[in-house]
Amino acid sequence: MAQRTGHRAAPEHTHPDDVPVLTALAALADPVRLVLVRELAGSGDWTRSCGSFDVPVGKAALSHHFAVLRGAGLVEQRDEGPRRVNRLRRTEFEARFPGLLDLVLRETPTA
Amino acid sequence: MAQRTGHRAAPEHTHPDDVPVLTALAALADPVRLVLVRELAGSGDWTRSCGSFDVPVGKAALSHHFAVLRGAGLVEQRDEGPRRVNRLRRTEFEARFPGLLDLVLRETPTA
DNA sequence: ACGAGTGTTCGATAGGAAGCGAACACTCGC
DNA sequence: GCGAGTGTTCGCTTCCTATCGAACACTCGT
Repeated sequence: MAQRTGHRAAPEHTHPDDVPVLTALAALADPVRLVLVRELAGSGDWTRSCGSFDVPVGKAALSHHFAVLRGAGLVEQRDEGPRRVNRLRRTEFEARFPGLLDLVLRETPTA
Repeated sequence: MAQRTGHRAAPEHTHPDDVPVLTALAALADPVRLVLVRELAGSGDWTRSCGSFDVPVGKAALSHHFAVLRGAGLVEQRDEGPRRVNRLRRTEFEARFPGLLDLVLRETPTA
């Protein structure tokens, strides 16, 4: 067989083009997910595993949040060995919702 | 006395500049409020009273939604006789959250 | 000053979303 | 093939929000 790293249940992805505005807004309207998106934006693609984020929630909740982000077309995931690495779908999301991502990233978390 | 139309409890307004992103997103992440904002955008300033919107909710809920929109700096209200008329704070909100309003208005409700 | 019209507030209910802990699934190094 | 590391799923609790009906407040015409 080919070099398939992980024949685990592939994560379901939704392309930004198929995402209603309401879904996108709802996905971003959460403090934890906001942190995820921001940290993700500050890191290179596929460099961050799900567990590597500094958020005050357990694994279960974290997993759920990533599912929401996937469903909103904000994040793409790929299995790499035992861990699941992430990528922010910057350009695709920007094409679908111009300015929205910038808006969220332009904010200081301290505010 | 001056021509004061209404000495009712003046509605509390929040300027968009004082609104956190999260609040703005949360305010827009609701189907009913989305309709309100869109209909409001399609009408002239101060031409629509609260009760004049085609949404499937009662007066109580409606009142609450407008309170949320005010709190997010999206809507300005003024008492005009017995009714409370509204205005979408287009430019102010646009200045604070560039592109966000356009994003919401550019959508077909049918989608 | 009464009554119709319009909004807000109160109290209560129902639904959804976020959170946790525990159990399970998969990958990899030893 | 065991065990540590990593994520997902499940069941349950908790909290927040949307909603309603009813009561109240204000304005205006008659």
